[in-house]
Amino acid sequence: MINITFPDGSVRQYEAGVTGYEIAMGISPRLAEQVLAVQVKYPTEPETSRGTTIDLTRPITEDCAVRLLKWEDDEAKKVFWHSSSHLMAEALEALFPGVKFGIGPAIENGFYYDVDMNGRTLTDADFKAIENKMLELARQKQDFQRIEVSKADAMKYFTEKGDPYKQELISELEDGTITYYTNGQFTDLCRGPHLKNTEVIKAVKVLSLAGAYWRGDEKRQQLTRIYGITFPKASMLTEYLQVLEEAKKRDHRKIGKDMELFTFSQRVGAGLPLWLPRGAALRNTLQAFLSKKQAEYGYLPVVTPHIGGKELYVTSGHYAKYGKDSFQPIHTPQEGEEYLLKPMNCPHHCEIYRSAPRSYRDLPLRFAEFGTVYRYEQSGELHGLTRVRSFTQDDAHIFCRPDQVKDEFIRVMEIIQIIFGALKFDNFEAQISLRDPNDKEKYIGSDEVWEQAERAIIEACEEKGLKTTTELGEAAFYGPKLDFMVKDALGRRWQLGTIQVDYNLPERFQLEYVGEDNQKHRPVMIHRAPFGSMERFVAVLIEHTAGHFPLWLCPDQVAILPVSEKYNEYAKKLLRYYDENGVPAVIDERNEKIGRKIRDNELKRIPYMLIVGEKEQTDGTVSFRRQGGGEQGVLKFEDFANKIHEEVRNMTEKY
RNA sequence: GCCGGUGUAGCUCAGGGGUAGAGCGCAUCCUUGGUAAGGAUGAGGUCAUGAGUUCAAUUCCCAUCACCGGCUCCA
Repeated sequence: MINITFPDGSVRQYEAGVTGYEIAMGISPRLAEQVLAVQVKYPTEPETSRGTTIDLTRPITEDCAVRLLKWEDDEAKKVFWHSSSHLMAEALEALFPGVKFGIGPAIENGFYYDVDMNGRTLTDADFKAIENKMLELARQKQDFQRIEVSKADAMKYFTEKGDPYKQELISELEDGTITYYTNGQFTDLCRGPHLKNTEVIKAVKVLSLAGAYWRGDEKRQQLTRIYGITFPKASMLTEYLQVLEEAKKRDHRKIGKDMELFTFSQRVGAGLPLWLPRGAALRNTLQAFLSKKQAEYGYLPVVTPHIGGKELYVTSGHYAKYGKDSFQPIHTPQEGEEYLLKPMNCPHHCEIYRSAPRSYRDLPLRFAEFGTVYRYEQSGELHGLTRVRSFTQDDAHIFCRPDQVKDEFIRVMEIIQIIFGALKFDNFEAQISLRDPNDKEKYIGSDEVWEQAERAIIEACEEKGLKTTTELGEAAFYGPKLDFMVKDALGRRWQLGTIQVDYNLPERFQLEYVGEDNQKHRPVMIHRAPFGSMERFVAVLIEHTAGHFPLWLCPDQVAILPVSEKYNEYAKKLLRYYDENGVPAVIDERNEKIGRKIRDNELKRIPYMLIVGEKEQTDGTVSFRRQGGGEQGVLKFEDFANKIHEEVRNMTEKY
C-alpha cells in the first residue's frame, strides 16, 4: 500500500501501482470524466517544485502528493494540446501519406506541428480537411498508449518509416529513456504525458501556416509549421475565436489608422513611419512628460546629427559587427568620405563626453536625447510601429564612476517606474539578462567587470523590490541589462524600457576622467531608454488602452458640438478660448442633429463632449458629457477649462 | 531573408476574360434640431506596379513592391 496526499492535505491509502484515473474514479466517476492528467510530487522533491505531470494511466508506485488536473489547470491544457498535436499528425499522415514529422509541442494557446510535406505545398484551403479528419479520428476514442523502447528499436522504426527528423532526435537521446506514444495508426517519439483518450477533444481549429526552420536554424531545412487549437467543448472554441476577433480590434495598426495617429507610404519606404498631426501631438506630450522628469533627475539634453563618419563606428566596434548587415554607407560626391546612418546614439554621446576633460567631480554626466536612429531590419520582420527601420529612442547615456553604477541604476529604475505608473502599465515583466556562463567568449570585457555589473543590477532590483526573471545568455555582447517587457493585444511580448551597463564603449573611445588621486580613470557607461522607442511605446500604449488614452495624452481632449448651426459662432468662440488656454479641442460643425454628432464623437474616443445650444450661449456655459459616461453637468466655459487643467495635473504631477 | 496568405473608392469589403459595385465617410441641398444613426442628391477608382498569354486582362500566368500570420534576426 502507498499513501497519497491530496491538495487539501488529506491522505488516503491505495494499492501500489494505482493510476490517476483509478484515483479519480474512486472519488467520483464524474470527476474521472473531467480529469485530463495527474501531477505527482514525491517527498524527495524540493519545496519549490510543482511536481511532474504524468498520464492518467501511469501506475503510481510510491508515496506522493497528487493533484488531479482538469481543463482549468494550465498543465492540463498543455497535455490536452500536446495530445491534439499528435492527433493532427495522425490526420496529416492519413491525408498526405509520406509526410515527415519534426516536433509538435503545445504552446501558450494551442499547439503546432512542424512537418515536411514531401514537396507538397499546404495552403489554408487544406485546413477544413485536416480539421474534419481530426474530429473523425478523435471520435474513434483512440487510447494514447505509452511504450518504452530501446534506442536501437526506435532508430530502426523511424529509419524504416523514412523520417530523418525523428532519427536525428533519437540519436541525441540516451538509451533507456526513450518512449513512444501511439494513438490509432500514428506512433510518435515522445516523452509525454498525454490524454487517456482522444474522445475529450471535441472542437478543432487549424489556425495558420508558417515556415519554420528545422531546430530553429536558418541554414537547415525549412519545415511547414501548422498551428492549431482544440477544446473539450465547441462553445469554448467559439469563445476563443471571439476573443481573437476582439484582440484584433485593439491592434495598434488599425486604431492608429482610425484615430489618424500615423501612416506608412510605399514611396517613403517599408518600416518608415509617418506621424500624423494627432500622433505627433501624442508623442510630443509623452516626450515633454519624460523631459520634465529627466530634468528633475539631472539629465542634460544634447542634440546630435543623424549620420556619423565611418570611423566613429569602426571605433565603437559596430562597423565590424553590423556593417554588412545594415544600411550601407553614404558617400560624399567629391571627397569620397563615408557616412553611416546612425543606428544608435551612444557613439555620438561618447564624443560629447570626450569634448572636454572630465573630473570625478563632474560625474555622473547624463546626456539625454530623443535620438532618431536607422536600422536595417529584414523585410519580413517589419511590424506596424513595433518593428520599424527608423525610430526615435528616448535615449540617454550616463557616464559615472564604477562605485556610482548601482545608485545610477536605481535612479533610472525610478524614472521607469514613474513612467509606467503614470500610464497604468502594471502588467509588465522585468527581465535581467546576464551572460551565458558557458560561453564567455561571446562577450567583451573581463570577468571581474561583468560580475560587478551583474551584481549591481541584481542588487538594484532587490532594493527597489522589483519582481524579475533572469535569463542567462540574453545579455548584450558588451554588458548585462535589465529590460521591461509588455504584452500586446495578441499576447506577443515586446521589449520597451531598457537599462544596459556598458564597459566596452568607454574603453573603445578611451574615455577618461581625473580622479581624486589625480590619476586617469575610465568611466562606466549606462545606456537607458524608459520608453525604449517612441514608436514601440505608442504602439503598446494603443493596444493597452484600445485607443482610450488618459486625458492628458489625448490629441483632442474635447469635442464641441453645437445643437444647430445657429450656435456655430458660439462654438467657434469656445474653440478659440480653449486653443489659447491649452485645452486641445475640435468642433463638429456638420449639419447634423445633436444625437448624431454625439454618436459619431463617442466613437472617436474623444474624452469630453460639450453640447452648446441656446441656453449655453445665453449663459456662457457648456453642457458636458464624458465619453462612455453620458451627461455630467453644466459649467461656465472658463470653469470647464480649469476642470480639464486640474484633471491633467492630477494625472501627471503626483508622479 | 525564408514559408503561407492578401492587395478593388478615404474606410470596411463584394465581384469577376468584354474597361466596376455596396455600406460607411465626404460634398451640396432640405431640415435648425437638446444628449448614441433625419431625408434627398452628388463627387470619388490606371482594380498595388511591370511584363506576358489573349481579338480583349482589373480578372489568368510570371516578376516586383507593400501589407498580414509565423520562422530566423533584433546594436
